[in-house]
Amino acid sequence: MEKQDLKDAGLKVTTPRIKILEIMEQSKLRHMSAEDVYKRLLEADEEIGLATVYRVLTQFETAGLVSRHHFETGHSVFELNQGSHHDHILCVKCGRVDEFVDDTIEKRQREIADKAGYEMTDHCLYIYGICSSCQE
Amino acid sequence: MEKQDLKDAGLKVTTPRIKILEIMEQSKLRHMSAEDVYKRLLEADEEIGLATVYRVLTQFETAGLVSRHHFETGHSVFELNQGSHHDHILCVKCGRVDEFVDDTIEKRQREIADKAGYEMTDHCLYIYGICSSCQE
DNA sequence: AATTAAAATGAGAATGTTTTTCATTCGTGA
DNA sequence: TCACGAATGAAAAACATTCTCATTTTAATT
Ligand SMILES: [Mn+2]
Ligand SMILES: [Mn+2]
Ligand SMILES: [Zn+2]
Ligand SMILES: [Zn+2]
Repeated sequence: MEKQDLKDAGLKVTTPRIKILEIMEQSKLRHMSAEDVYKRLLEADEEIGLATVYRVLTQFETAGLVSRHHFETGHSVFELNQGSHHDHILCVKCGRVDEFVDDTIEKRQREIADKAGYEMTDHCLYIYGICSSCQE
Repeated sequence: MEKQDLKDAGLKVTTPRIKILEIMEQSKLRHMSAEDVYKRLLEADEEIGLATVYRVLTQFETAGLVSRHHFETGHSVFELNQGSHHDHILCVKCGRVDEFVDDTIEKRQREIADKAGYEMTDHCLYIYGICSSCQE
């Protein structure tokens, strides 16, 4: 992610925006809540308010720089839009998140939307389960 | 739904629980928020607290009587578990909710979970789009 | 480099949803 | 009918997110 990406999105290049992008790029966690991002900023001694984190993440979502997910945790999690569309499989015990793409499912979804008379704008598939580590 | 269903679930047969089941059975909306249920109770002159509605819906979920969904609205919606598993297609303009089942997708999901080493416990697929009425 | 208008920010208040607390009431088996 | 544990209602608390507004920053222009 470059400063240019912000400009292209019609957003001014500000410290909070740059730092938030950096945090999300460098994090091991691909899927972070606003609070996660905020904590990392504090750890990095950045003086950025939580309200700004929420504002910026929402702006990034609108600009297509991040995706917002509603896992069953009850709060939003965000992920940088690097790479292409994918769906998620989550461990209900440890919170691990894996990603996958399945062309068969993607195609069937379009057919289902068509049949139901919908113009599909988006979709998300969450598989919940117990990951291999947590099964032992 | 019968009183016996409550007993079978290990729940005492109380007025709030019975009334909430009735409301959900009689509602045109298959998918209701806690607030929706609460409003209907008020309209029916039932003196049931909102806290109780939340408590009871959560108990019903645990007992398998209802399913909880996290649509992109930010709050939980509940649906009576009558009929079998299905997924949802939602209109982002008017909030309409339709249901579908697709065996191909169901099968692929199990295969994906297997391949990823997960023991699947649940899954949900939300297709978002613009319904036929809202396209005009 | 200084000027400036618009946009962005931080702090805290406010909002909306959901959970918790606790005194009181109710349901159920004896 | 009694007794006891479970369930309830009201209010407070918790939590995630958004809003307000005074102050600061950006970026374009002198
Ligand atoms: Mn992802
Ligand atoms: Mn449904
Ligand atoms: Zn796990
Ligand atoms: Zn619609």
